[in-house]
Amino acid sequence: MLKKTNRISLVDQVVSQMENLIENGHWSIGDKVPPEMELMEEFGVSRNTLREAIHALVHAGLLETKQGSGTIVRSSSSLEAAMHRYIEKSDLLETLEVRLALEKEAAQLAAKRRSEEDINKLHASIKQCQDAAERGAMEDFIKADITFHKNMVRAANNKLLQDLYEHMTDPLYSSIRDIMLMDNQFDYNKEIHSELLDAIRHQDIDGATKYVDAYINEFKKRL
Amino acid sequence: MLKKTNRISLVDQVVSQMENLIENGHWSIGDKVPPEMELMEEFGVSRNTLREAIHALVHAGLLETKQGSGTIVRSSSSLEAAMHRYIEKSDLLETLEVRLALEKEAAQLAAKRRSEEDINKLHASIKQCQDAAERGAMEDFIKADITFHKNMVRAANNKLLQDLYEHMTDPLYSSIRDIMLMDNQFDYNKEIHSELLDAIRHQDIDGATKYVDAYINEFKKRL
DNA sequence: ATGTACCAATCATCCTACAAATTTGGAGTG
DNA sequence: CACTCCAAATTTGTAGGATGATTGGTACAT
Repeated sequence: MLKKTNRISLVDQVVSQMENLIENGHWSIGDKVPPEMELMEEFGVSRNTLREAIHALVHAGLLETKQGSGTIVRSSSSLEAAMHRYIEKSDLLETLEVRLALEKEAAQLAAKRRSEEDINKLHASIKQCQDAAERGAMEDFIKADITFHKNMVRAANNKLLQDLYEHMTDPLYSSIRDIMLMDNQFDYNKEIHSELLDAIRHQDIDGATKYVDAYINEFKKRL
Repeated sequence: MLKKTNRISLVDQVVSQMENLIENGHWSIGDKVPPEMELMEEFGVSRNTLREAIHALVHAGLLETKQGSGTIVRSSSSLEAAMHRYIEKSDLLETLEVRLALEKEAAQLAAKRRSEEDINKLHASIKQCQDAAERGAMEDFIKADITFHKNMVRAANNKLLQDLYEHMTDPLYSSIRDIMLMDNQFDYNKEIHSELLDAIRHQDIDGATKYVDAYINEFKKRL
């Protein structure tokens, strides 16, 4: 008899089902989920059981309830929510430090593993940076720049690295923006990383490493 | 109109209070928490409310309930629990890759910021490694080695970096152990990082970087 | 000593009822 | 017709009670 605690509580079963619905996109971010009464019938559980499941997901950061209005999907990953909460309470410099460390590793891995598609995406991001720079559109430039960095991390082909980087970057967006906006001698050209793209394209790991080290040092000076 | 929903639900209030009790160590890991009836009175809420709060923490990984027995404290950080869940599902190599990247950064920061106390702790860990090596006690050696690495990361004086590293290392323990045990030409001396300690002691950042690069490459070869 | 039967404590699930917040639709007014 | 205001319907929040299931221990018979 190897039934090793096969019993999974009803609440956990409902939680798992709802997690799947969210992860698979059947319930998308921002969507309003069906009201408790409907879900009770759909899952075949009582209101208390259902409510405990919903609240577990609320506390995990996946859902958000509003009395009188309904329940909406807020995030699709509990790691994301936990990271956001943690980073809210963390020191900005510490977070940037870790983020830059991840970025450095990503640059090296990207140089090693990038696909043709990665190159295309990186190229497109740089193009957007240049366009914004010519128009002097600072806000657009920052967005395009961040997209470039994210695409580089994607090219590293490591899901954990990518998730950590993105979950760390998103809550920092306004801080990063402020840092770049406050620099009154800001030089667009310095921020356009076409040399880095070349190094990644030619799978020149040393070149990529050197370039990343250089711009990270440049960035740290501004802090 | 900045009325930003000042109302915090009772459940959330109870959750917060219990989180604090856990974080502050009033409820330590492994402890059995009071039964529902007592907590109901203590927090002054109904059974359902209390149960929803407990289940939120169960799902977050901080508590664990056993029907008929009671509820115990399982972990003290929701980031830890979320990371563990994520890493369970992740690829071992990807996780090791990120972990080594964090370690590399930590070595450089440690060389910059280490305190005297850090040096003492690192020294103590190396001593334990040596003792275990002389006795040929492989298991003890691995534990001491991991402690050395953790102490190095602590010396980097960055809480986020430390938390990520430790939450990544703990679930990997058995894998790391297997990798080291499987190496039949295992050389204790190669694994004793006294040169690294010297570099950190003398705040020789380049030296620390080179040493870490070397042993990380060595480690990667074994995979 | 060992195994069985029983009991108490505790969590799991379900139910009903009411409160509070929000949305919606309709009555009333200009 | 357009607008305001209010009441009803909808939806989540909180409370309390009832019953079942699981666990851990105890007492008893063998």
